Amino acid sequence: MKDIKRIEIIELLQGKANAQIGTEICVKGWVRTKRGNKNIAFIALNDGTIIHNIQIVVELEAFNEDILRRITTGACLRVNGKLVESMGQGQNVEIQATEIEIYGEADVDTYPLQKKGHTLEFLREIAHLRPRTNTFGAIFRMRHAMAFAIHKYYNDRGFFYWHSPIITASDAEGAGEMFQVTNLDLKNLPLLPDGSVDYSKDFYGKETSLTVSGQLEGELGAMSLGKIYTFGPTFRAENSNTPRHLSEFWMIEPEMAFYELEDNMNLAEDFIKYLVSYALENCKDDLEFLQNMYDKELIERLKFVVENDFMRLKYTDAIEILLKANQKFEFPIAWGVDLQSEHERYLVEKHFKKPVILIDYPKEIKAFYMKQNNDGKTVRAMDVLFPKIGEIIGGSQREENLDKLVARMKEVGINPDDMKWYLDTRRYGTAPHSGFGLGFERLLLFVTGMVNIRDVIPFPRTPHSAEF
RNA sequence: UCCUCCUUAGCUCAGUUGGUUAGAGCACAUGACUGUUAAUCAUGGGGUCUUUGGUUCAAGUCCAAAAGGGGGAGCCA
Repeated sequence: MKDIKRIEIIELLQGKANAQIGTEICVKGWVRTKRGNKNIAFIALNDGTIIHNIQIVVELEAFNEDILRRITTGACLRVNGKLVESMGQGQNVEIQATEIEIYGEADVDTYPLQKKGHTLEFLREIAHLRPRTNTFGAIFRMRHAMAFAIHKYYNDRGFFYWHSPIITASDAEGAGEMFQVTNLDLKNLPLLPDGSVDYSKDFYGKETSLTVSGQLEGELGAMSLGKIYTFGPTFRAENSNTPRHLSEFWMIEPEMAFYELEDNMNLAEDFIKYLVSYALENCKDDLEFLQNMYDKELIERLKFVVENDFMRLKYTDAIEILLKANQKFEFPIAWGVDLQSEHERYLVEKHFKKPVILIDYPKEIKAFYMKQNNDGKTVRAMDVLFPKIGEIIGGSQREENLDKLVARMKEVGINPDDMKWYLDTRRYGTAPHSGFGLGFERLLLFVTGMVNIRDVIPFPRTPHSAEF
C-alpha cells in the first residue's frame, strides 16, 4: 500500500484540500455505514474531526470480496484514493478508493453500535463507545470548545488561572457531603482511647477530603493577583439522583479583588453570553445536528440569551411576584424560605421568560462568607437562573470585614480557629471582593440542549455508578 | 434519600378481559438492483419475556420482594 500522508476529514469537507482534487490522498477513520449494490459500495467514514462523514466509493471488481465483507459499521480503515468532486447528491467531494487497509474489524455480532435507533440511556451503559456516535461526538467537541473558550475569555481579560487544591482539610464551606481521602487501612483503623479514629496517623496527619469548592483558596489568589479563576474537578458525596447532579463535576470559579456585587453580576452575564456566542460561532455543525435530532429551538434559544439582558431583581421582590402569581405551588412561599425549583422555574420560564439574576437573599439560607447588607437580614448573594436547568451560577460579594465574618462563623457553628489562613485575608490588607461558581456541565446542558447531565461528561460519576 | 413509572430478539418497541406455536421495524445472513445518502425490495436465522417467590387448571400478562434504569422532589453547580 502506498505511503501517503493522512489528511483529516474536516480538511476535505471544509474545502481546505480542494487543491488536491484529482490527486491520490489518504484518510483514516471509523466506518459509520456501508451500502451499495453488486457493482459499487459506499462507505461513510468518520475520524472525529467533524460531525460529517467523507464518502468512500469502492468499485467492487477492484477489491477482493473478503476485505469488503470485513468492512462493517465500527471498523477502522486506512484508505488511499483519488479525491474527486462527487457524482451524487449530499456531498461536494468523495474519495474513489484505490487501496484499503483494515486497521481493526468490528464484529457485527458483538459491536453494540448500529446505524440508528439507540437511546441515550442505552448509550450511557456503553460510555466507552458512545463518543463514536454523532450525538456524543458533537457533545464532546462542544465540551472542548467551551473549555477552551473559558480559558480564552479570562486570559483575554487579565485573569490568572489559579489552581486550588483537590485535596483539602477544610470542611467549612458546608457546600455538601465530602468524599474522605485516606490511606489508613480501613480494616484496621488506628483508634484513640475514646474509640474515634486517630487521624494523626493518616497520610496528612489530619482528616482530609476531596474539594467541594475551590473558592476559599481562590479568594487567596484574588487578594494577591487581583483577578483569578479556577477550573477544575469538584466532588460532592450527596446522594443526589437527578438529571442535573454529578458527584464528580467541573466548576469554574472566578474571584476578583475590588469587584462589588454589581461588577460580579456584570461579569457573570458577560461571561455566559461570551460562551454562548462562542458556541454559536464555532460549533455550527454540531449545534445544527443537535437541534435537528433533539431540540428544535436550540439555536434560537442560544441567540435569545446572547441578545437579551438578564433580568436582575432582589429576592424580596421575587417573593412579592410569587405571592401574587396566579398559580398554585406545591411549596408555600414566604419571605425567608429558600426558593424551590418550581418557584425558580415560574420566574424564569413564565414570568420574565429570560435568564434571571436574583440577589440579596436572606442570610440564613446562604453561606457564612457572603457580605452582610446593612439591613441585618440579607446578604449580597447572587444566583443566575436559567430556563430548563435552573441554577447555573451561584456567587456573592464576600464579607471583607473580619469582625462581621467571625461573628457569622460563630453563629453557624464554624470554629474561626480552624480557618486562620482564610481569615488572614481579612486580617491583613482586606479588600472588597466577589466571585461566583459556574457549573461546567450545567453550561453544557444549556448549549447542547441535552437534558441529562450524564450525557455531557464522558464518564459520569453518580451514586452507585463509577463504571469505566 | 422520598414519590412515581419502566424492564419482552443485538437495538427500539407492540403484545387485547390471564388461554394453543410471543410479533414488528432496524441490525445480521442470502439474493436482486449501474451511484447510494438512515439506500430500497425479497427471503431467512435469531427469545430462560430482568431475577426470586406466590396466586391459578393455565402467567409476558395478576400479587410481593430484589436488581437495574427513566422522570419528579430534596441537596446544590
